[in-house]
Parts: sequence; C-alpha cells; structure tokens
Amino acid sequence: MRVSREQMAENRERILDTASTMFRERGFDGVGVADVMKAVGLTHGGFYGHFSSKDDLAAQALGRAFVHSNRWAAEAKSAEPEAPLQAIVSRYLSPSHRDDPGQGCPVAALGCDIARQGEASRLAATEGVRAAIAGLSAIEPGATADERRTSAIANYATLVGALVLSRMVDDAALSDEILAAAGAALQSAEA
Amino acid sequence: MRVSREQMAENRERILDTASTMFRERGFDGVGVADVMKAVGLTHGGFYGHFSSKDDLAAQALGRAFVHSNRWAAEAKSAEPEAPLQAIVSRYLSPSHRDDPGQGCPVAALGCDIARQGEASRLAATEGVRAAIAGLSAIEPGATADERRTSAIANYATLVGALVLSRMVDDAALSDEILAAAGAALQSAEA
DNA sequence: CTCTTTATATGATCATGATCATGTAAATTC
DNA sequence: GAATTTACATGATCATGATCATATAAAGAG
Repeated sequence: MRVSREQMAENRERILDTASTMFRERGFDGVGVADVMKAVGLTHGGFYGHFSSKDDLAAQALGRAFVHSNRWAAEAKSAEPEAPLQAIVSRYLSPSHRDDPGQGCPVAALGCDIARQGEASRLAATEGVRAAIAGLSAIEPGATADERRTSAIANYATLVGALVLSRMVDDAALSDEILAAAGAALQSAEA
Repeated sequence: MRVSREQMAENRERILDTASTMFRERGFDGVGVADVMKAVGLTHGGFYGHFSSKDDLAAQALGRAFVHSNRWAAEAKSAEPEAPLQAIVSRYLSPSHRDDPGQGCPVAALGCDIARQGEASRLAATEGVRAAIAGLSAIEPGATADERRTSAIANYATLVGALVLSRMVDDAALSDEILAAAGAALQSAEA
C-alpha cells in the first residue's frame, strides 16, 4: 500500500539510521537488507525503491554515521569549552562508548571492513575522516597549524586503536586497562 | 586419495597459513572454506577432516597470525638493538605494511571483526594482544613498569589506529600523511 | 603382498541473502 | 470523485557458501 510523500521520506531516513546502527553493531556482512527493513517495520520488497543496492545503502549509512559522529564530537567540545580535547577523549574512551558501537565511532566499529568496501563507502569514510581531523586540529594545542594537525591525526589514531583493542579483547580488566592507558597517555601529552 | 601422515600435517599447516593470510586480506566473511582449500590446491571436501568448522579455522588462523606478528616485532627489535621501538614503529607504519594486510598485523586487518567473532577467536586475539603489550613494554622507556606498560598500550593503540585509518581512506596523500603523523608523534614522545 | 584405514575428491543438501516480478491499496492528480 | 501513480507487501529467483554423504585410491598395518 502506498504512503504519503513525507511518510516515504521518513521511512527512508529510518532505514538509513537503522542501517547505520546495525552495520556498526554487526558489520556490513552481518546485516541483511531484510534485517534492516524488518527493524524499521517494513518488508524487504520496498527496499529497492529507496536504494539501488546494499552497497548504496552501506555507503549512505556510513556517511550518516560519520556526520553523527562528528556532531557528537562538536557537542562534547561545546559542553566543556575550557577543555574540549579532554572532553572528547574521555567520552570516546568511556566504557559506555565501547559497549555501544551502534551509536559510536564508525571508524572503530567498521574501519577494517571499510578498507575492503566499494568506492562509494571508501569516499564517504574519507570525507568523514577528513572532517574529524579538521575538527580535532581546531582544538589541539600547538604553535603551528602543521603541528596541530599532526597531533590531531596521532591522537585520532590513538583513540581509534584503543577502542578497537578494548572491544576485541575478551577480558574486561584488560579492556578497561586499555581505555585507561590511552586516556592517560593522551592527557599527559597535553603538557 | 590418501596422502602420507606428514603430507597431511603439511597440508594442515598450509591451510592455516593460507587462511590466516586470506582472512586478513578479505575479512572473515569475505573468504569461504572452498576458497581457502582451492588456494592450497585441495578441494573443499577434505576440510572437515582438518577442522571442525569455519569458526574453528578462523580461531586457529587468527592465533597463527598473532604468533607471526609478534615474531615479526621481535625480529625488528633484534635487527636494531639500539633503537628497537623506532624500528618497530617505522616498519609498522610503512607503506609496504599498509599495502600488504595479508602478512601484517591481525589487529589492524581484522580488529573490528574480531570483536564480533566467537569465543575461540576472541580468546586467541586476547592472548595475542597480551603478548604484544608485553613485548612492547619490554622496550618502552619509563621509570616504572607501570609507566612502561601504559605507554606500550597507548603506543600500540596509536599504531593500530593509524594503520586502520590509512587503509580506510581513499586518498593516497592523506593515507601517507596519517602514517607520517603517527610516526612523528611516536618518535617525539621518546624524549 | 593382502587387508584395513583414511585423506581427499566429487557431488549432494540446505540455509541465507541479494535482487527482481507482480499485485494492491492508498495517495496524488485532474 | 475518477483516473493514475506508486510505496510497499508478497512471493519468486538465483547465487553463494557451510556442511554432510559417499566413493576412491593410496598409505600403513599385518
């Protein structure tokens, strides 16, 4: 049965948001088109009216995840204007972020998979990473713009790597230790 | 047709090594049992004489990848005893490592996927990470063992994150920049 | 050298999942 | 309000891939 134009637009948004979360939780290959549609409350048949393929969905959902992620960083930043970097670091390396990949950083959740995805997804990810680096560079201490950019990239890498390691490991104590160690190193680097 | 006991043992080794490489290159879901067997020069039928399931293979292949990876680090270390950490960092962040995931660090190649794998793979990865941290701690400067362990973990995270980001991004210049920035940050931290 | 065992090959099976075909009812259009 | 679209549902299709069943020839036991 047909639905109104705005209902359709809303459905499309829901599909994107849902897919964005599900992909981060289960990986691109762990989620089927039908799974996403079902989670949205629709059936698989209507999918190709919204997207041309699963890859198309993946790329757009990934783009959305990056937008949310970078918005999240901006919010952390403005919530504590005196220590924006500390705010981002401590939220990024929090157990709640580790335990909720579906709402978290797409790089930590899907980074290795993205490297093997099609061009559209790679491009969306590239833009997302560029934006993240720019956002971090803006709040990084350092004399020159180059210095700030270099440490922004290095800190970004540390955040991503620590989150990946902490999620990978099957030992809660080690996982917590990894988050704490990366956090400590990033704090002390702000000398 | 039957083969000798040693031939069989060698086949098993080849399956493990091949799978270890292929999984790192294409991800767990990107490689089928039949693909691995074919790459070894066998057919899919014999697979279950060697392993109880694909998951079983994945866990064992992952364990093997970690062993090789940690051995690789030890070699880099002993190749340049005056600056072991620098040796590891520069090899880890080299373009050749980035461009050859099949022979490289399993965390960077499969980290996000491992977090969603079964218990056996998670355990193998946990042991591998523990060993890597221990290895890095041993060459990390720092007054106390705690300090050395903390910076080992943070540096490990930086290496992993930088490699993941550099592989993800669809822009050669940005990819190189990420490797270089992480390398620079890790060098200057050795003050 | 014969008998038994077994590592692999060949060929199912069975489930999952992407994509397409068709129908229908509700929204738009006129 | 009738005619026309069209978003979605239902139900194929078709390929892929894990796993199992059976056959066979070569290895190892006696």
